[in-house]
Order: sequence, then C-alpha cells, then structure tokens
Amino acid sequence: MLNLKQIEYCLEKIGDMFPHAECELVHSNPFELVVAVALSAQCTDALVNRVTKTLFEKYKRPEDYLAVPLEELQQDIRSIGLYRNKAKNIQKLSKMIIEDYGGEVPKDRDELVKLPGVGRKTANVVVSVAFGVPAIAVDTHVERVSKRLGICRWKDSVLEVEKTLMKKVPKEDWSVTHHRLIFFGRYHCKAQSPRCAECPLLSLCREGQKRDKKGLVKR
DNA sequence: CTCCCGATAT
DNA sequence: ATATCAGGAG
Repeated sequence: MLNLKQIEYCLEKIGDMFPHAECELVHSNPFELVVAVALSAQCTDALVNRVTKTLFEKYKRPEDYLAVPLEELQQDIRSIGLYRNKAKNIQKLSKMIIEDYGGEVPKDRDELVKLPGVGRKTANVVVSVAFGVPAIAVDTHVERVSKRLGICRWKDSVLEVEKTLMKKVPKEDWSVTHHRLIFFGRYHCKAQSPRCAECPLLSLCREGQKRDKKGLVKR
C-alpha cells in the first residue's frame, strides 16, 4: 500500500501525463449528460457519442423520450448494448424528471440516485460535470488504477475506493483527479495491455512489478 | 451473486 | 475465441 506522499507523487505524475483530462461524453446540457452517462454503462464513450449524435437531434426534452413506443427507443440505442434496460430506464427517468422535478435535472446526488439507471457513479459524474460539485466517480478505470497502484486494497468495494480517494485528495481537486485517473486508466494503464514499460510510476507500482515490458503478467 | 448485450481490441 | 467497455438492478 502506498503512503500519502507516494499517492501525491502518483497523482502529480498522472497529472503531467493528462493535464487536460475532462468528460468525453458529448452533451450540451445536464439532461443530455444524464442520458449519456446512463447509456455508457459497460460501453465505450466513443460508442455512446456515436449514438447520441443522432439521438440528441431526435430527442431534445424528457417529453420526447415518452412520445415514442419503447421499442422505437430500443432500436435507436440498440448498438450500445444492454439496450432493453437502458431504454426502459430513460423513459422512466424522463417521466420522473417531469413529474417529480419540474422538468429539470435535480442537482442533488441523493435525488439523482433515485432515478432508474442512475447509481452512485453516474450521479457523481452528473453533479461533478454538470453542476461543478466536487465528486469522485469510481468507474472501472478508477477502480482498476487505484488497486493496481496500491492506493487502495484489492478487495475494496467501489464505495471504499471512493472514500479512500476523497480522504487522500483535497476536495477542490476531486473532480480533476477523478478525470485524470480515468484518462490514465483508459489510455495508459489499460485493462488488457497496460503500458508498463513507458510508465513513470513503474518503480512504485505493485502491479507493475508483476508484469513484463509488454505489460503482460509474468509467469 | 446474476443478468443485461452490442462493438471493439487483443 | 475471449476480455473489456465511464454500471445498475433484482
């Protein structure tokens, strides 16, 4: 496990690698962001953006998602995967935003979580990106990177990973750090072939010690 | 824990 | 062929 100094060193180096890390889900208002993040579960941002490019031309407001049959919305997002659950969630969430929140996306995370298809991770992304509230959304990348480096323990739940990061990182840096960890995981410390040979953190990375130059686990 | 699921990289 | 992708719900 890394101590605070080592964690700060890691985050500084990652910041050098990805100084401009930010949300890559294309959106132009909070409602579009909610939809985009809800669609992004177990799917790449690139694929979500490909679909929302046309989706957001057809569906502007929550009412628009309720104006079509479920099957039509399913087809419109089919290439995303998990499309039956996601289509149902988006219609229900649209209905709730109209009926319970006056047509506006709630700015409170505990309210966002009440929306179907919106869990803690998605809610953290929305408050952070759309409303500027400090938050650390722990997705697959943040979890993997934190565990490989030794910022947290392998057995930790995503909630425990989030708590650890919130404790180790100053609150004003939560959102930037969160995006930098995502970029580091997405483009460098990748799940299948991490680029350990060109990693400035190799010497203190416990997972890196177990891997060869190609980032493959040694036998 | 399982299920949902198509697209893409390896 | 298999692993992975800005997870969430039952």
